[in-house]
Amino acid sequence: MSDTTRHDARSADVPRRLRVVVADDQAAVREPLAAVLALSEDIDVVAAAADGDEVLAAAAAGPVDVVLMDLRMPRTDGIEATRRLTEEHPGVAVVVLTTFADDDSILAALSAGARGYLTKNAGRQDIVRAIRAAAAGQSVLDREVQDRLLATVRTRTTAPRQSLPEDITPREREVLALIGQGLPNRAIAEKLFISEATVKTHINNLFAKAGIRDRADAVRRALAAGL
Amino acid sequence: MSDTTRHDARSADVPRRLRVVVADDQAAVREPLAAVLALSEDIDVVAAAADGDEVLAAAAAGPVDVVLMDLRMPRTDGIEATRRLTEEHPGVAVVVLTTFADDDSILAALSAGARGYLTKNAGRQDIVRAIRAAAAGQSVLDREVQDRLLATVRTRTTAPRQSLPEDITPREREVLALIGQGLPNRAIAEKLFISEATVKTHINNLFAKAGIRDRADAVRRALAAGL
DNA sequence: CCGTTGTTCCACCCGTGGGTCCAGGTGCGG
DNA sequence: CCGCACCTGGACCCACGGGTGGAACAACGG
Repeated sequence: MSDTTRHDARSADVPRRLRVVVADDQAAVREPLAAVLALSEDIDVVAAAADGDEVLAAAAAGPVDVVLMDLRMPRTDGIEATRRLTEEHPGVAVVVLTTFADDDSILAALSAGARGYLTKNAGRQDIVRAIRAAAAGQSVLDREVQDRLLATVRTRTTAPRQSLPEDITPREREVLALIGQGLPNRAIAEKLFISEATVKTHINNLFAKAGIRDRADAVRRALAAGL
Repeated sequence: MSDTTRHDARSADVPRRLRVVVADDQAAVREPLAAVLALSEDIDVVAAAADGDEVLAAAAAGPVDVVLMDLRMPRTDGIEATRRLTEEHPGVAVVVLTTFADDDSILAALSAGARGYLTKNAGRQDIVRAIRAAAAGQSVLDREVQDRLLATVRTRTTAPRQSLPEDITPREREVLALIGQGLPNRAIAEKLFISEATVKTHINNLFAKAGIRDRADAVRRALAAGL
């Protein structure tokens, strides 16, 4: 890994200045922010936008590397603006800077294509670093943002894939899978080319082994087991 | 990237040098990496580790700000080392640097407490930036890593949240939630302090509106709707 | 003021589900 | 060869689920 090689096509090897657009509806936030960013010698604040439409206009007008995007903005909000930006101008990296760090906002912004998510207690260095990272194809998240993002993943991903005892026969597992798809016994019987009586037998054995009470309970277990 | 323009923090607020540990089992990777990092004047490579145990030993020996961690290492691997590090030394930030960017590795590393995840085609500037971000409490992910992380979130979180028509009354939704928990009608009736007949009515209306056939089908829909 | 919507309840019917008991056929390993 | 596990099937019973129709009451809004 040499420090000269870069898989990222558009980035320059010369210290090119990053063209940044600052988007926030409050001038009291937008102006000082733009001024502070301009202090960094590798950052050019090429535009300041008060809503999503102005961001899109700025991106259409001239080349932009990074957009520092607020979420709460009139007309077109930050989420929608990010979505359109990443569609129409894939080269533009969006870094979200907002006071809201709830799960929905984070997921929506990142799903829309944002390459960074900072809360407004981030310092100047944090913001500058995120801008540079975004321009280089990386993604910077605030600590709490990453924690939240990860929490939502873990509750949905690591939890399942368990349950179900070991002494369940392949056929029983097969039947359970079909129950999990909501099929009645007759349909299961037809699908497995066996009689409905046999299906019942499998189900009864299955219920006894796995401690399943209902058919409804079976559906839950089947889904939890990933069938 | 040019190494003459080191455009960063050291001027203003943080004159302290970051104490970094480089962990990789291959000396051919570890040594050059440490040497390259030491070129940054705000980085002190205080130790080089060949496995997880050496990382833990280094952290116990003296103050460490950031660990640049490989995942594949003998004895104690990077995941386990990260887990123990963040438990025993919460002040230490771990940045993973590995060739593997599969979902399992990413999730395992981040769940273990890693504050960054880079693949080995990251350049020197990318790594340095990630180290600084991690030390500042931020988290840096490679683009592909963020995409993968987000993909696993979306398939598990945003996808469900759908289905269910709009004309469903609150009471019916409540009943559906209890069906989703596998409760029989009698139990639902007792839980809602209504008669079993009323539960049936709600269920019938519900089924008609939402196009649900079975009780089993209802369980699936309830789970899919996140009830 | 009256229609609509939501919630509550009843009665009736019958199909499916769930439990039980039993039993024949097959393939495997002691 | 004989058990054993598994898949297969049939018979019976009855409780629960699901469908239909009807009805009463409160709250809300045109």
